[in-house]
Amino acid sequence: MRVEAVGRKRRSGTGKAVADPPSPDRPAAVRRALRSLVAERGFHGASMSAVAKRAGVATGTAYVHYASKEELVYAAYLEIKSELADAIVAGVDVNPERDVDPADRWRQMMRAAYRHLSAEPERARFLTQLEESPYRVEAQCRLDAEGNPLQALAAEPRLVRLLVRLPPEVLYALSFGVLVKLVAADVSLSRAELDRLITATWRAVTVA
Amino acid sequence: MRVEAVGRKRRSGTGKAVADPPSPDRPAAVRRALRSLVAERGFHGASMSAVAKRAGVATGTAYVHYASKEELVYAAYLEIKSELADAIVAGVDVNPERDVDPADRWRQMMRAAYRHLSAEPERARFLTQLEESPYRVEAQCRLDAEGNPLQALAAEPRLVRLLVRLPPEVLYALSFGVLVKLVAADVSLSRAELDRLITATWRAVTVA
DNA sequence: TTGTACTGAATGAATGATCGTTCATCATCT
DNA sequence: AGATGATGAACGATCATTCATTCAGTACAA
Repeated sequence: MRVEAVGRKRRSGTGKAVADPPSPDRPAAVRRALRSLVAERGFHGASMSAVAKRAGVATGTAYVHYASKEELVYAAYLEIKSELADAIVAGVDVNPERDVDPADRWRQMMRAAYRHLSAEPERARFLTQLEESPYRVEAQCRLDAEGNPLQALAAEPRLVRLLVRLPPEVLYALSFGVLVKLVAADVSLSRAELDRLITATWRAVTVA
Repeated sequence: MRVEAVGRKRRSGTGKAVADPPSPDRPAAVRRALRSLVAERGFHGASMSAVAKRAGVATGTAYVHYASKEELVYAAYLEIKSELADAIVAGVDVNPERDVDPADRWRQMMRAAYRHLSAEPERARFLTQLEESPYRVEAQCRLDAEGNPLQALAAEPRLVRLLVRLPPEVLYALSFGVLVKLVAADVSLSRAELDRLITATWRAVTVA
């Protein structure tokens, strides 16, 4: 039986319900729990019961919102990818539009990505684990299905003209892929080292 | 009970046993089976019983040679790493010693690595899965314990002088790491694309 | 306002499958 | 005989998933 009902909804006046903690968004709690457990123990150690426990819900609750563990995994993946894309977009200044040097924009994007990832390395660890697992193919499909936001970013014509003629996934692996991997592996970079790394990726993906 | 005893040893003359297939090296068969199962199904789907079945041995046989699944995993990892290092060493010509341009040597090494990995992509897939999992830390320790063969290769003074001042693991991620990841992801590169990729990594890891 | 029926989120014990591991037993060779 | 490798059924633990049940919240009738 339930022991108590902490922070459940209260009624205020006529109509809408008002939450005590803003809202007990259980699907989000479950996704977060999966994210952190996968990051620290791998898919191996992220059982549904462990996920539920960390999310503070019952085992069955996860299945109310996700049809299976696999569906939950994909949901968490898409969420992390879109958070990353948002962070990168927010990191570049779009005001002068025409005047920004592509190399400078590249630097802004990489810096934003690094800030975002290292602020919560769980994300990088989850990404690397999933993208090197058999989930990869299906995850990539779902990402493309809802319009890969990172790919759109890289399509800017003035940038494209400078890029080495290599498939997009190779260019990704040479730049953002390296960033994600390093954060996941807990390699800490000084400001100067990060700058040298960004320069290195720029030299890698562009022609002289 | 055993149904038959295919290819068991036969006796020849006085002393040594002669195998029918040269030698039923069961530990090696078990390592190979783990390698291929992890590559195609992930650690998830590589249970010890499945590994044993694919290796053509009984479940218990794996435990005769390895104390636990974890030990088997590390053994398979070290084997793959050392095979890779051997392939790279074999790929560079060491005869003129003093006269080879570091950039050329780099190209030879990367090409050898790519040949070796894409000839049997299981290796790349196993490596990426392990190196992004919680096994990573312990695996790295054991690798260093028996003298990381790749690290020795990169220590050549004339090369070191040209490298960007970044930690070794960052330089690895920018070059060989990318190669392994791409082969694991089944990205097929034309001869020209591979050349451009190698050039890209060289530009990334060296100063102008 | 009160009573009642309905809805769907939340629960957690239970299920069958499968996991890593063990071990009594057997086979083969010295 | 003794030693070592190989066997596979069996073990307890844990896995993903299910489902009968509880509970909070809403809508409507009286």
